[in-house]
Amino acid sequence: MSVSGLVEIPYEGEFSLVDTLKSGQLFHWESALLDGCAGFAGCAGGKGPSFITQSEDGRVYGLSNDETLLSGYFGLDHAMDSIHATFPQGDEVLAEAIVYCPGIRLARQPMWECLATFITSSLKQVAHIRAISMKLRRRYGVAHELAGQTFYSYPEPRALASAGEEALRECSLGYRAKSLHLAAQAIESGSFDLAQIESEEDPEKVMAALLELHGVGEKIANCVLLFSGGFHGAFPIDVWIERILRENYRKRVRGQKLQKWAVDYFGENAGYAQQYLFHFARKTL
DNA sequence: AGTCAGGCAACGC
DNA sequence: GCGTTGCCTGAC
Repeated sequence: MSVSGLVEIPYEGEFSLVDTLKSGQLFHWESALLDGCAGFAGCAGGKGPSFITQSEDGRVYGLSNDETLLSGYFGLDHAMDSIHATFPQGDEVLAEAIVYCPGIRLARQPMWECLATFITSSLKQVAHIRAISMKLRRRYGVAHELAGQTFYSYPEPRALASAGEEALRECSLGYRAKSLHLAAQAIESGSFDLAQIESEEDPEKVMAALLELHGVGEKIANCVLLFSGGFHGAFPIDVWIERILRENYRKRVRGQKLQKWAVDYFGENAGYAQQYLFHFARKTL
């Protein structure tokens, strides 16, 4: 890499930047050109934009005003070998799913933008979740320049709380506007202590707190635990996961029973298994 | 035109 | 506790 400012980010095991960006965890990274080098750029939390790229030989290079941000954000610090070692042995479905997309990583995002984005995700397809995220960022976030392009941070709770539900509806949110606005208000008013929950180490306490929010159920709460809290044992069950558990694992139960079975069966890194299976399901079912 | 999509809350039993 | 139903919107 000859581009000035880019720093190589080391990692072990498989990693695919493109697959991870397409994996339905992150919705706002955009193609970008930095000194002629093609990659992706986006803002994480209230920070200015970062740039990341992966070369043909797999090496990852990043540019960020926060040195350690990208490694943690894209899960490049995960020890994949030991994670895979915790999976159920002899599970051929999971093994095939891993071969299908071995480079997916669990990202770790700031909690507010993760929570807010998944509140807006209900009954939506990836492309639309992305469109909503971009509209909200453009309208209520903070603009930053990088390589002649403008990137927007995710709006702070205060910005969405003061915008009001009706204004949020204009961002194609539909009935989700109410939930997003209420969540922003709860954080802004202090009735939902985001900082305290972000530092909470007991996933069950985080789950209980999240479920208090209007518009947040089991699925969205588990997404926040997994994609932001760093709780890799969380196992969000959406229609695709339910489908593959039903068709490939012959599970006929649903809801809490299915949830409990999956967490017990896939183990402490059930969330990683979920990511592999999710992509496999979307391709094959 | 009707259906459906990466859920949730409210309601009925 | 279970299973239904309505909900905004855009894509097909």
